[in-house]
Amino acid sequence: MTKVRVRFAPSPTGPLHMGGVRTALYNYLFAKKQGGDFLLRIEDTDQNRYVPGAEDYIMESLRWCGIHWDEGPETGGPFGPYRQSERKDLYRQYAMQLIESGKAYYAFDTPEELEAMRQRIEAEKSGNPQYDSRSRLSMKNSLTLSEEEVAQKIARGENYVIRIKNPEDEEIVLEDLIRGTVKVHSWQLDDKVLFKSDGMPTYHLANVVDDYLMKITHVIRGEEWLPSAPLHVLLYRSLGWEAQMPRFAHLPLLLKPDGNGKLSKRDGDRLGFPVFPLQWKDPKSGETSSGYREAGYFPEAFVNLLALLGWNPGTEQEIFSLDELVEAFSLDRVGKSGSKFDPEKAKWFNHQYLLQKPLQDLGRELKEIAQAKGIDAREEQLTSIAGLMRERVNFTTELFGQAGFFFSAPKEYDEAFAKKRWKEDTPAILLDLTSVLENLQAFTAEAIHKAIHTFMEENGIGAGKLMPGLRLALVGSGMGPDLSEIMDILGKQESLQRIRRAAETLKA
RNA sequence: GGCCCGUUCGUCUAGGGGUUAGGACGCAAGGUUUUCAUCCUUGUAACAGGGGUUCGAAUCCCCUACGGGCUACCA
Repeated sequence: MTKVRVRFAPSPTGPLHMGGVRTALYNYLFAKKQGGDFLLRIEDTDQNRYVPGAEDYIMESLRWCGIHWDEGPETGGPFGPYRQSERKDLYRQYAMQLIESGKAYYAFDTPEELEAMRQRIEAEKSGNPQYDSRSRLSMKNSLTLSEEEVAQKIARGENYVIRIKNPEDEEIVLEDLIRGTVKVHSWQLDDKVLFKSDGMPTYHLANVVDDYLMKITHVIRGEEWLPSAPLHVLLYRSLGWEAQMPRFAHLPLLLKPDGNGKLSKRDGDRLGFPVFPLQWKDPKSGETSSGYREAGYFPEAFVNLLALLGWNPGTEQEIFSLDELVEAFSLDRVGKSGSKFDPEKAKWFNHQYLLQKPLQDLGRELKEIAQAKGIDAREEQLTSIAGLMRERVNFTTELFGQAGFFFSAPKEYDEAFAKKRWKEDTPAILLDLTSVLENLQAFTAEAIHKAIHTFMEENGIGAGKLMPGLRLALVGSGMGPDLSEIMDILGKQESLQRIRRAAETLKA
């Protein structure tokens, strides 16, 4: 049995979309589950669309997700280079091989002539408006021109492309691991350009050549490639590599949360969620797109939610570490239909991870955020705050946002809440309480809790009469965690100060 | 337009001839709580439509509808 080898082959034309990350993830999971290799290959055959920084962005994104490749650019490997622009010279010989075996041909048509051909067919309704086994007979190519003319044109340096010569009447059948048998008639197929006039191959040629040379066993890619899969089958056949042809698996698409269609950057902007793993600043427009990392997502949560979009384990487990995903993953549990992305559930996933995280990690993270904000706080204290607050929020960043009262005393008091709960006698009661608290030796949550309840009992005061006012004094609003816990973290001095200040300044 | 792919609660999905069609997110109600949130309990809600095949169809087949993808010297 040959070793499984799969690849993720993005084009560096911009930031990696979360759908792309999912494709990479499924490739990775499949490879690791099978004990195989996962490689990264950069498909940069289109010089016009190259975007500086995109390649680094792709690699950083995958690293952030914990998706590590066994071979790739910079990493290297026995089948390198892993950047198609650096493999440029390889492709020409295969294109020539196809010409020589009569499986491909030269074409000299200008863009205008191509356009004219499409319009003509459209008008005549004589077939598909494409360069195919029928229309190629009326175009300028090595099928219609004499050998001398062709040689002459090439010698003169005229622009030409190399096109595949599709069979006229043949049914191409392929077995997709996700979709089953897919059949297409060759007369529906376009004689796709394999080799461009700029000396670069197109995706179709480069992808087949590289997958063959790199001994790829499974091609797992997005559904948008399904229509050209028969062409690729034909290419393997034409190159004499059919026996080594990889198995195909075409993944369903990630759809926008509302309405229909592919998830796009626009949807993220419109609905307020990131579409990219990492923040991206477009080098041309300077426009910034938000990323999951910057939005406060844990990479584990991001990977987890992505994995469950289109795949499920067949059990009721929803929370998976990357290792668990590897263990559980299989292509036959990948669905056939597109998945709408649900930003709400995405948050829920992060919440689950926030709950699981060791408190020390959260404390450390909070310390960083605090420092960036210029707030001075001990990490130990921040760790306690994290423990107290995390179940109420979805993100570490939010956690900090809702804990502001720990760092500065209330500047104002929630009016509506005060109106309802701050009574004539509240200040007096609170001041009485301060003397009890003042005498506490150990100012711990437990001791405070006890003291408050003893105080209430002894004075015949109900919790509803004391607590809301106390909360208002300490927090400034009617929200937040347990008051004893808050005071514990605040410390005796600060707690008492806040209570006294409220008692003095707040009128019923 | 042509070709290809798809269709189970609002969303992610399980189930693939006989199920009260299951779970999760969301939403709603109730409970707990000094408050908000969490949490717990309960509820809400789906087999696109029509024909077959079959004793029996969400499940198999066909058609229709709808949705999506592709249709470049882009990937």
